[in-house]
Amino acid sequence: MGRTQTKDKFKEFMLDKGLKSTRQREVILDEFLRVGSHISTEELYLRLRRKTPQIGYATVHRTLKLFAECGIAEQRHFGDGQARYEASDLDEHHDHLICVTCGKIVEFEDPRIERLQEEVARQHGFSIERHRLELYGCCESCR
Amino acid sequence: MGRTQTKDKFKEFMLDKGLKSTRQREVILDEFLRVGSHISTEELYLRLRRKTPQIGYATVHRTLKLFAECGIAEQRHFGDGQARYEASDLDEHHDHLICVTCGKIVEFEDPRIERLQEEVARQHGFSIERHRLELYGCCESCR
DNA sequence: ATTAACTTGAAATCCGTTTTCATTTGGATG
DNA sequence: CATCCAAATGAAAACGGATTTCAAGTTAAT
Repeated sequence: MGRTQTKDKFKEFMLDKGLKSTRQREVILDEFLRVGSHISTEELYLRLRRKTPQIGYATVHRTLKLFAECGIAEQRHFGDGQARYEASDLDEHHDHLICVTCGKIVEFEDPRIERLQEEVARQHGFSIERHRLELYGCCESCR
Repeated sequence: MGRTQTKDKFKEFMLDKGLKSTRQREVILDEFLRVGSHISTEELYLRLRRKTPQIGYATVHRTLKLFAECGIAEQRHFGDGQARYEASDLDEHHDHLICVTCGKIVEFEDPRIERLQEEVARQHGFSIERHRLELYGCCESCR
Protein backbone atom coordinates (compact mmCIF):
# COMPACT_ATOMS: atom_id res chain seq x y z
CA MET A 1 0.00 0.00 0.00
CA GLY A 2 1.54 3.30 -1.10
CA ARG A 3 1.63 6.48 0.92
CA THR A 4 -1.18 8.09 -0.98
CA GLN A 5 -3.46 5.14 -0.47
CA THR A 6 -2.59 5.00 3.19
CA LYS A 7 -3.37 8.66 3.61
CA ASP A 8 -6.63 8.25 1.75
CA LYS A 9 -7.57 5.38 3.97
CA PHE A 10 -6.90 7.43 7.05
CA LYS A 11 -8.91 10.35 5.68
CA GLU A 12 -11.80 8.04 5.01
CA PHE A 13 -11.50 6.63 8.50
CA MET A 14 -11.62 10.10 10.03
CA LEU A 15 -14.64 11.06 8.00
CA ASP A 16 -16.32 7.86 8.99
CA LYS A 17 -15.76 8.41 12.68
CA GLY A 18 -16.43 12.13 12.63
CA LEU A 19 -12.82 12.88 13.52
CA LYS A 20 -11.23 16.12 12.53
CA SER A 21 -8.15 16.47 10.42
CA THR A 22 -5.52 18.51 12.16
CA ARG A 23 -2.08 19.76 11.41
CA GLN A 24 -0.67 17.43 14.06
CA ARG A 25 -2.25 14.34 12.61
CA GLU A 26 -0.87 15.17 9.19
CA VAL A 27 2.62 15.76 10.46
CA ILE A 28 2.56 12.58 12.52
CA LEU A 29 1.29 10.44 9.65
CA ASP A 30 3.91 11.91 7.31
CA GLU A 31 6.75 11.21 9.67
CA PHE A 32 5.44 7.76 10.51
CA LEU A 33 5.32 6.80 6.85
CA ARG A 34 8.70 8.33 6.19
CA VAL A 35 10.36 6.38 8.99
CA GLY A 36 8.70 3.18 7.95
CA SER A 37 8.50 0.63 10.62
CA HIS A 38 9.12 -0.66 14.10
CA ILE A 39 9.16 2.77 15.68
CA SER A 40 8.21 3.39 19.29
CA THR A 41 6.00 6.23 20.46
CA GLU A 42 8.98 7.80 22.17
CA GLU A 43 11.18 7.62 19.08
CA LEU A 44 8.54 9.09 16.83
CA TYR A 45 7.83 11.81 19.36
CA LEU A 46 11.50 12.80 19.56
CA ARG A 47 11.84 12.88 15.81
CA LEU A 48 8.77 15.00 15.41
CA ARG A 49 9.86 17.42 18.06
CA ARG A 50 12.90 18.38 16.01
CA LYS A 51 10.76 19.84 13.29
CA THR A 52 7.64 20.54 15.27
CA PRO A 53 8.79 21.37 18.78
CA GLN A 54 5.41 22.17 20.19
CA ILE A 55 3.99 18.73 19.54
CA GLY A 56 2.97 16.71 22.58
CA TYR A 57 3.76 13.14 23.50
CA ALA A 58 0.13 12.44 24.30
CA THR A 59 -0.89 13.46 20.82
CA VAL A 60 1.67 11.18 19.22
CA HIS A 61 0.52 8.35 21.42
CA ARG A 62 -3.14 8.92 20.64
CA THR A 63 -2.51 9.31 16.96
CA LEU A 64 -0.56 6.07 16.71
CA LYS A 65 -3.44 4.32 18.40
CA LEU A 66 -5.75 5.88 15.87
CA PHE A 67 -3.57 4.54 13.05
CA ALA A 68 -3.82 1.09 14.53
CA GLU A 69 -7.58 1.37 14.92
CA CYS A 70 -7.84 2.54 11.34
CA GLY A 71 -5.78 -0.38 10.15
CA ILE A 72 -2.90 1.52 8.60
CA ALA A 73 -0.54 0.58 11.44
CA GLU A 74 -0.03 -2.33 13.77
CA GLN A 75 1.23 -2.38 17.28
CA ARG A 76 4.00 -4.82 18.14
CA HIS A 77 5.95 -5.85 21.19
CA PHE A 78 9.45 -7.23 20.87
CA GLY A 79 10.13 -7.81 24.50
CA ASP A 80 11.94 -4.61 25.38
CA GLY A 81 8.85 -3.34 27.13
CA GLN A 82 8.05 -0.71 24.53
CA ALA A 83 5.24 -0.82 22.05
CA ARG A 84 6.34 -0.38 18.48
CA TYR A 85 4.26 0.44 15.44
CA GLU A 86 4.69 -0.59 11.89
CA ALA A 87 2.84 0.46 8.75
CA SER A 88 0.63 -2.42 7.72
CA ASP A 89 0.64 -3.70 4.22
CA LEU A 90 -2.79 -5.14 4.59
CA ASP A 91 -2.48 -7.76 1.89
CA GLU A 92 0.73 -9.26 3.11
CA HIS A 93 1.58 -10.56 6.51
CA HIS A 94 5.13 -10.97 7.68
CA ASP A 95 7.09 -12.15 10.68
CA HIS A 96 10.32 -10.92 12.24
CA LEU A 97 13.93 -11.82 12.73
CA ILE A 98 15.46 -9.79 15.54
CA CYS A 99 19.18 -9.53 16.19
CA VAL A 100 19.72 -9.71 19.93
CA THR A 101 23.07 -7.96 19.59
CA CYS A 102 22.47 -4.91 17.42
CA GLY A 103 18.67 -4.82 17.50
CA LYS A 104 18.27 -5.04 13.75
CA ILE A 105 14.82 -6.19 12.68
CA VAL A 106 14.32 -8.08 9.44
CA GLU A 107 10.93 -9.00 8.04
CA PHE A 108 10.21 -12.28 6.36
CA GLU A 109 7.34 -14.34 5.14
CA ASP A 110 6.99 -18.05 4.64
CA PRO A 111 3.76 -19.54 3.37
CA ARG A 112 4.88 -23.02 4.37
CA ILE A 113 5.10 -22.00 8.00
CA GLU A 114 1.75 -20.29 7.80
CA ARG A 115 0.18 -23.42 6.41
CA LEU A 116 1.58 -25.56 9.19
CA GLN A 117 0.30 -23.12 11.77
CA GLU A 118 -3.19 -23.46 10.37
CA GLU A 119 -2.86 -27.20 10.53
CA VAL A 120 -1.70 -27.21 14.14
CA ALA A 121 -4.51 -24.88 15.16
CA ARG A 122 -7.10 -27.06 13.46
CA GLN A 123 -5.78 -30.10 15.28
CA HIS A 124 -6.44 -28.34 18.58
CA GLY A 125 -9.84 -27.06 17.56
CA PHE A 126 -8.70 -23.46 17.27
CA SER A 127 -9.40 -21.02 14.51
CA ILE A 128 -6.52 -18.58 14.16
CA GLU A 129 -7.22 -14.90 14.18
CA ARG A 130 -3.66 -13.71 14.14
CA HIS A 131 -0.27 -14.94 15.12
CA ARG A 132 3.13 -13.83 16.16
CA LEU A 133 6.37 -15.43 15.11
CA GLU A 134 9.64 -13.92 16.15
CA LEU A 135 13.07 -15.42 15.72
CA TYR A 136 15.69 -13.99 18.04
CA GLY A 137 19.30 -14.54 17.22
CA CYS A 138 22.45 -13.06 15.86
CA CYS A 139 22.74 -11.48 12.45
CA GLU A 140 25.58 -11.96 10.01
CA SER A 141 27.41 -8.72 10.73
CA CYS A 142 27.31 -9.28 14.48
CA ARG A 143 29.13 -12.57 14.17
CA MET B 1 11.37 -32.92 34.57
CA GLY B 2 9.60 -34.05 37.76
CA ARG B 3 9.09 -32.00 40.86
CA THR B 4 11.86 -33.66 42.75
CA GLN B 5 14.37 -33.06 40.01
CA THR B 6 13.27 -29.47 39.69
CA LYS B 7 13.69 -28.93 43.40
CA ASP B 8 17.08 -30.56 43.32
CA LYS B 9 18.14 -28.35 40.48
CA PHE B 10 17.08 -25.28 42.41
CA LYS B 11 18.90 -26.44 45.51
CA GLU B 12 22.05 -26.94 43.51
CA PHE B 13 21.63 -23.52 41.98
CA MET B 14 21.33 -21.93 45.41
CA LEU B 15 24.38 -23.72 46.69
CA ASP B 16 26.29 -22.68 43.64
CA LYS B 17 25.44 -19.05 44.04
CA GLY B 18 25.75 -18.95 47.78
CA LEU B 19 22.03 -18.30 48.19
CA LYS B 20 20.19 -19.31 51.29
CA SER B 21 17.28 -21.65 51.40
CA THR B 22 14.40 -20.05 53.19
CA ARG B 23 10.91 -21.02 54.17
CA GLN B 24 9.54 -18.52 51.65
CA ARG B 25 11.48 -19.94 48.73
CA GLU B 26 10.29 -23.42 49.55
CA VAL B 27 6.68 -22.37 49.80
CA ILE B 28 6.87 -20.37 46.58
CA LEU B 29 8.51 -23.19 44.63
CA ASP B 30 5.93 -25.67 45.91
CA GLU B 31 3.01 -23.54 44.92
CA PHE B 32 4.57 -22.67 41.57
CA LEU B 33 5.02 -26.33 40.72
CA ARG B 34 1.55 -27.19 41.97
CA VAL B 35 -0.11 -24.56 39.80
CA GLY B 36 1.92 -25.53 36.79
CA SER B 37 2.16 -22.93 34.18
CA HIS B 38 1.44 -19.53 32.77
CA ILE B 39 0.96 -17.89 36.13
CA SER B 40 1.60 -14.21 36.75
CA THR B 41 3.45 -12.83 39.75
CA GLU B 42 0.22 -11.30 41.01
CA GLU B 43 -1.71 -14.55 40.74
CA LEU B 44 0.94 -16.56 42.48
CA TYR B 45 1.23 -13.95 45.18
CA LEU B 46 -2.50 -13.98 45.86
CA ARG B 47 -2.59 -17.76 45.99
CA LEU B 48 0.31 -17.89 48.39
CA ARG B 49 -1.17 -15.29 50.64
CA ARG B 50 -4.13 -17.52 51.39
CA LYS B 51 -1.95 -20.06 53.09
CA THR B 52 0.96 -17.85 54.03
CA PRO B 53 -0.48 -14.40 54.68
CA GLN B 54 2.71 -12.74 55.72
CA ILE B 55 4.47 -13.35 52.41
CA GLY B 56 5.45 -10.30 50.41
CA TYR B 57 4.89 -9.50 46.77
CA ALA B 58 8.51 -8.46 46.33
CA THR B 59 9.67 -11.85 47.53
CA VAL B 60 7.41 -13.66 45.10
CA HIS B 61 8.67 -11.43 42.32
CA ARG B 62 12.30 -11.94 43.19
CA THR B 63 11.90 -15.66 43.62
CA LEU B 64 10.25 -16.09 40.24
CA LYS B 65 13.16 -14.24 38.70
CA LEU B 66 15.49 -16.59 40.51
CA PHE B 67 13.63 -19.56 39.07
CA ALA B 68 14.09 -18.14 35.61
CA GLU B 69 17.76 -17.49 36.22
CA CYS B 70 18.17 -21.01 37.51
CA GLY B 71 16.47 -22.41 34.44
CA ILE B 72 13.53 -24.11 36.11
CA ALA B 73 11.09 -21.46 34.89
CA GLU B 74 10.67 -19.20 31.90
CA GLN B 75 9.18 -15.80 31.63
CA ARG B 76 6.59 -15.19 28.94
CA HIS B 77 4.52 -12.31 27.66
CA PHE B 78 1.20 -12.92 26.00
CA GLY B 79 0.28 -9.36 25.32
CA ASP B 80 -1.92 -8.62 28.30
CA GLY B 81 0.87 -6.58 29.82
CA GLN B 82 1.66 -9.06 32.54
CA ALA B 83 4.68 -11.30 32.72
CA ARG B 84 3.85 -14.95 33.15
CA TYR B 85 6.07 -17.80 34.23
CA GLU B 86 5.97 -21.42 33.24
CA ALA B 87 7.91 -24.38 34.53
CA SER B 88 10.44 -25.30 31.90
CA ASP B 89 10.85 -28.80 30.67
CA LEU B 90 14.38 -28.18 29.54
CA ASP B 91 14.53 -30.90 26.95
CA GLU B 92 11.41 -29.94 25.09
CA HIS B 93 10.45 -26.63 23.61
CA HIS B 94 6.89 -25.72 22.88
CA ASP B 95 4.82 -22.89 21.47
CA HIS B 96 1.40 -21.58 22.41
CA LEU B 97 -2.16 -21.37 21.21
CA ILE B 98 -4.06 -18.66 23.05
CA CYS B 99 -7.82 -18.27 23.01
CA VAL B 100 -8.63 -14.59 22.69
CA THR B 101 -12.07 -15.14 24.18
CA CYS B 102 -11.53 -17.21 27.32
CA GLY B 103 -7.78 -16.84 27.70
CA LYS B 104 -7.10 -20.56 27.61
CA ILE B 105 -3.52 -21.39 26.75
CA VAL B 106 -2.61 -24.62 24.98
CA GLU B 107 0.93 -25.76 24.37
CA PHE B 108 2.05 -27.44 21.19
CA GLU B 109 5.15 -28.46 19.37
CA ASP B 110 5.83 -28.99 15.71
CA PRO B 111 9.27 -30.02 14.50
CA ARG B 112 8.35 -29.17 10.92
CA ILE B 113 7.76 -25.55 11.84
CA GLU B 114 11.00 -25.46 13.81
CA ARG B 115 12.90 -26.79 10.84
CA LEU B 116 11.46 -24.15 8.53
CA GLN B 117 12.35 -21.44 11.02
CA GLU B 118 15.95 -22.57 10.95
CA GLU B 119 15.91 -22.50 7.20
CA VAL B 120 14.48 -19.00 7.01
CA ALA B 121 16.99 -17.72 9.54
CA ARG B 122 19.87 -19.23 7.62
CA GLN B 123 18.66 -17.58 4.42
CA HIS B 124 18.92 -14.21 6.15
CA GLY B 125 22.28 -14.95 7.70
CA PHE B 126 20.89 -15.26 11.20
CA SER B 127 21.62 -17.91 13.77
CA ILE B 128 18.61 -18.46 15.99
CA GLU B 129 19.00 -18.31 19.71
CA ARG B 130 15.38 -18.62 20.65
CA HIS B 131 12.03 -17.95 19.14
CA ARG B 132 8.49 -17.18 19.97
CA LEU B 133 5.47 -18.49 18.16
CA GLU B 134 2.02 -17.68 19.39
CA LEU B 135 -1.24 -18.39 17.62
CA TYR B 136 -4.12 -16.24 18.80
CA GLY B 137 -7.62 -17.34 17.98
CA CYS B 138 -10.77 -18.91 19.23
CA CYS B 139 -10.93 -22.31 20.89
CA GLU B 140 -13.53 -24.95 20.24
CA SER B 141 -15.66 -24.34 23.31
CA CYS B 142 -15.80 -20.60 22.67
CA ARG B 143 -17.33 -21.14 19.26
C1' DA C 1 -19.50 34.87 13.21
C1' DT C 2 -21.35 31.51 16.25
C1' DT C 3 -21.39 27.25 18.19
C1' DA C 4 -20.85 22.56 19.53
C1' DA C 5 -17.89 18.97 19.25
C1' DC C 6 -13.36 17.50 18.80
C1' DT C 7 -8.33 18.03 19.72
C1' DT C 8 -4.36 19.39 22.00
C1' DG C 9 -0.48 19.45 25.40
C1' DA C 10 1.04 19.61 30.11
C1' DA C 11 0.51 17.38 33.96
C1' DA C 12 -1.47 13.89 36.63
C1' DT C 13 -2.61 9.15 37.04
C1' DC C 14 -2.36 4.34 36.32
C1' DC C 15 -0.37 -0.15 36.83
C1' DG C 16 2.95 -3.72 36.64
C1' DT C 17 7.79 -4.01 37.72
C1' DT C 18 11.76 -3.13 40.30
C1' DT C 19 14.45 -1.06 44.02
C1' DT C 20 15.33 0.77 48.63
C1' DC C 21 16.15 0.18 53.28
C1' DA C 22 15.52 -1.08 57.97
C1' DT C 23 14.92 -5.41 60.01
C1' DT C 24 15.14 -10.38 60.26
C1' DT C 25 17.10 -14.81 59.24
C1' DG C 26 20.32 -18.54 57.63
C1' DG C 27 24.12 -20.87 58.45
C1' DA C 28 29.13 -20.69 59.05
C1' DT C 29 32.40 -20.17 62.72
C1' DG C 30 34.56 -20.02 67.20
C1' DC D 1 25.52 -22.67 72.01
C1' DA D 2 26.61 -17.79 71.14
C1' DT D 3 28.23 -14.72 67.78
C1' DC D 4 28.60 -12.74 63.47
C1' DC D 5 28.06 -11.42 58.68
C1' DA D 6 26.09 -11.90 54.41
C1' DA D 7 21.81 -12.75 52.38
C1' DA D 8 16.75 -12.40 52.48
C1' DT D 9 12.52 -10.29 53.64
C1' DG D 10 8.50 -7.13 53.30
C1' DA D 11 6.57 -2.57 53.33
C1' DA D 12 6.90 1.26 50.99
C1' DA D 13 8.88 4.10 47.56
C1' DA D 14 10.52 4.65 42.95
C1' DC D 15 10.37 3.63 38.30
C1' DG D 16 8.83 3.69 33.35
C1' DG D 17 5.81 3.33 29.74
C1' DA D 18 0.91 3.82 28.78
C1' DT D 19 -3.15 6.30 29.46
C1' DT D 20 -6.27 9.88 31.16
C1' DT D 21 -7.62 14.46 32.80
C1' DC D 22 -8.77 19.02 32.01
C1' DA D 23 -8.50 23.72 30.65
C1' DA D 24 -7.52 26.02 26.53
C1' DG D 25 -7.40 25.90 21.52
C1' DT D 26 -9.13 24.32 16.92
C1' DT D 27 -12.20 22.52 13.38
C1' DA D 28 -15.93 22.77 10.47
C1' DA D 29 -20.90 22.94 10.13
C1' DT D 30 -24.55 26.35 10.25
